[in-house]
Amino acid sequence: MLDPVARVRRFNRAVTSEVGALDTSFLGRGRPLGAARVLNAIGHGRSDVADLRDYLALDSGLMSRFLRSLEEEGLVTTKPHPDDARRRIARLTAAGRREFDAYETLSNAQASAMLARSSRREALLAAMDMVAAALGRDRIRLDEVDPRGDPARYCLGEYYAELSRRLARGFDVALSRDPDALDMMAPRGAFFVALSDGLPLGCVGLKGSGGAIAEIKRLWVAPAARGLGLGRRLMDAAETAARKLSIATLRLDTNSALGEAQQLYRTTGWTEIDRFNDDPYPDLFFEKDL
Amino acid sequence: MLDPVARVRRFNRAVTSEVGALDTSFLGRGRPLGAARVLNAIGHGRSDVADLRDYLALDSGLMSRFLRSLEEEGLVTTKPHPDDARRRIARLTAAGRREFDAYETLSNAQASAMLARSSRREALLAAMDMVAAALGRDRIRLDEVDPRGDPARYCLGEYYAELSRRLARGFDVALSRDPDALDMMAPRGAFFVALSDGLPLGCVGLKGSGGAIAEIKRLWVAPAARGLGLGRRLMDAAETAARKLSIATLRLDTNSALGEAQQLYRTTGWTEIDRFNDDPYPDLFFEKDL
DNA sequence: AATGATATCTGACCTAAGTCAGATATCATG
DNA sequence: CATGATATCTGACTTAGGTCAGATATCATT
Repeated sequence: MLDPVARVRRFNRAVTSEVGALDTSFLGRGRPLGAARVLNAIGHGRSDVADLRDYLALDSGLMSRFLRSLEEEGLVTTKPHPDDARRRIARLTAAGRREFDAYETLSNAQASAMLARSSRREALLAAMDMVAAALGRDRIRLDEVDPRGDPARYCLGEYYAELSRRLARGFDVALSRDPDALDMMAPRGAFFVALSDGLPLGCVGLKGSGGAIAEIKRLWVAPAARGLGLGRRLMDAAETAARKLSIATLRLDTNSALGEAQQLYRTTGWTEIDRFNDDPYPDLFFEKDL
Repeated sequence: MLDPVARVRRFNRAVTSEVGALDTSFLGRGRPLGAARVLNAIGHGRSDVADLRDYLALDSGLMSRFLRSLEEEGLVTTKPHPDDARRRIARLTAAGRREFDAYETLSNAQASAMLARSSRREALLAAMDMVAAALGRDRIRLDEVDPRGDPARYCLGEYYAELSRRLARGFDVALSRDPDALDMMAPRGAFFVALSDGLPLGCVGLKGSGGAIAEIKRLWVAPAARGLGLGRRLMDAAETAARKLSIATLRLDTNSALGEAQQLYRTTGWTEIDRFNDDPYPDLFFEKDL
């Protein structure tokens, strides 16, 4: 009755009957599913035909026919790529944009209808995030980004919120040593964000000083994505970036209330050292030679 | 970035690409998906052809052809229904059973592969249960069952485990007044379990005494299913059953640590009364006239 | 036994989707 | 500029899935 495999299969059944229905609802606008998918992919910014074909896993002949039928409907125009006239670029016409918007409205309505029926939205969304992260695990990308950009700021906000929940004395970023963004960007350092289909799931900063010693800062993994090995992937990315910057020694500070992080450091070659700063929040300090 | 609708749609995308792949993996055994679905439905115990057609939402002509092709492959036999020779009954042959088992093995392997890749299995399963319960909300059935049977015993076990977590003094069923199973079965009372595609998600007992007063006992809703209105549905079922048994007054005891339950009682016509038993765990008592 | 209802089957037909072998135009390179 | 590689297109074909109008056998009822 509680067989984990049975629970996963029950989930699969629930989801195929519900989300499958969602898929075919793209019908009902008088267009086969294949053409609707192409229209949507173009609307979401994919314009290169080869890219579209790859993304939708379509045969080139089939892709070509879908484009033709969308052109005949007056929803799409194609023109040769300016750099390479063999390739083609697809664009929505004004009518195509309207049709795309109609699909978007439909999808959004379906999504909010499903949300509206639960009185515990946030818990349900968290569960959906967790399942989506686990299913899409192989598609989680690590991007090097500007620590002042949107995805990074979102992660940092979540990180601070979590610290203030988990540290016994709370957390106020103004009292902590907030690293200068420029120290976490090339050429001094780096900042990485883990993105799953657009949703930021984790981050880490490499704060350089121009010298041979750098610090790891702001390692955070979204609760929905824990257990997927993301912390380790982020740390690996930061270490690789450090090596490229010829950094010889990495340091970090952390708090003993953050058990998973401490566990990660202890199992990946870090050794505990004495306090090396006067930040009021950390009580544990680590170092690793590269 | 944190738009709830966007999060739901991201979930849908993650799930269609993953679970869609799962669906088409039924191919690869050299049989079109439709026929494979029929074979699987038969293997899962559906034998009546009309029932199969209904369950799989197939046209009668198509269904007939799928059955013919499975018969030609030697996987299925059909025979007229003993009570009505117009209807037909489908059965797996030994070869059909082997083929069905192969599909089952494949599905189970895929499910456990997905589980094996997360190091937080229980959290992931809980999230999947929650999503499945929310998606399948309309398909949650309330069944009147024997309180000594498997689904009821599972719910009661979860209920006791939750009490021992949530009550300040813990919970030991031996110290509580455990109702006699016969008091929660016809003709004295009733016991209901909420089932979502086979998984028990909640329960409630109506404990009768043969007289005009009965008690509500063991109201429990699985954490994964909270917020779907299941508690209210279970209480309604118990009240309806009580009315059929000509019970005039319902009572119940609860603990003030169980806030959602208390909230439910207060908003559905129950009034607080004085203690009416000497059970050590409850500290709140309610009554409702029917 | 006749009549209408019901369950399944058969044949004819249709659409969506996908495959594959060239055809055509363009590009990169020596 | 000749050559092979590349991107897209076209036409011919296949398969899966589905619809629909009867045909056939059986049932329930009078």
